[in-house]
Amino acid sequence: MRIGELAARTDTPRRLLRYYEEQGLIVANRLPNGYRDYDDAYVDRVLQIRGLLDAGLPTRIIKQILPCLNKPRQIHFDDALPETLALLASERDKMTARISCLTRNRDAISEYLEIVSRTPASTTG
Amino acid sequence: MRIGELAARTDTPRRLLRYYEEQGLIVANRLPNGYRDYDDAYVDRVLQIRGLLDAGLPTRIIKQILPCLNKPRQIHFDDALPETLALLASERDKMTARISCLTRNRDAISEYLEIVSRTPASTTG
DNA sequence: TTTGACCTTCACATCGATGTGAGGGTTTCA
DNA sequence: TGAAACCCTCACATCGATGTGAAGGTCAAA
Repeated sequence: MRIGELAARTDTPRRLLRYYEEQGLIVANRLPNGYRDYDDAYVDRVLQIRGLLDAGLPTRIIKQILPCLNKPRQIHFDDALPETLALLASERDKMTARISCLTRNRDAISEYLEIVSRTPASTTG
Repeated sequence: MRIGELAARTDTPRRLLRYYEEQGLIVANRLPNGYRDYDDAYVDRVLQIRGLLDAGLPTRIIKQILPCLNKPRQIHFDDALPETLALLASERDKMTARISCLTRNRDAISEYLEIVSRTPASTTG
């Protein structure tokens, strides 16, 4: 598919798809006329990138962790340099911290909403 | 405590503490000489703000959800406007989405690291 | 009383993610 | 052939979070 379809299917501006490519997060084949050509798998990949960006990870980090995500059973040992492994472990820990922070605060919001919804409405304000 | 101590105890640049105040996330008392004066409770509050920022929430949203986090049992009905409740519910859902995205990817990283760590090192590279 | 370590406000700079549009080529369809 | 809807690169703009420093006030200790 071309960039317009990928943009539509991932609800992502074309501008950002080109930006992600510039940052090395995705690579596009080129049609004879120079247009970008994407495999269906890029839909999930782009959604994953957007999810991670939305969760606070910068493209620089996403680029490092993406290679190990979809092929955990088929390891490229080129990626398994000690520095890379240390970075992965560090990012895993940061993600755990984010998860607990988000969980804690989300649960507090839920509790708040729960209480409010159980409280009878006041007509006087 | 003054801003320097709060900065040290939260590992946060003073600049950012002033920025959070400018954004309405925290409010500082003032000493007679104009210096900011913080209660001990601000340590946790600032850490919470930083955690949420790191998890992708903008200050504008943090400002909206903070009031309901630490007093879920003592509701200010001023805060409980229908629009506010809708925003809270929406943000709660976004946080749930972030949590599942982070969990999924973190677990993939863990699995990758697990496999790598079980693989005997090669001496030839 | 001066030095140093605080604090104040203000303002400009940077950085990453994103918006916007110019200028131009390609393909399709009427 | 020409209009519409794609695509390309390039570049400047914006926005939020953060860095940095100037210019100056306060306070404690030598």
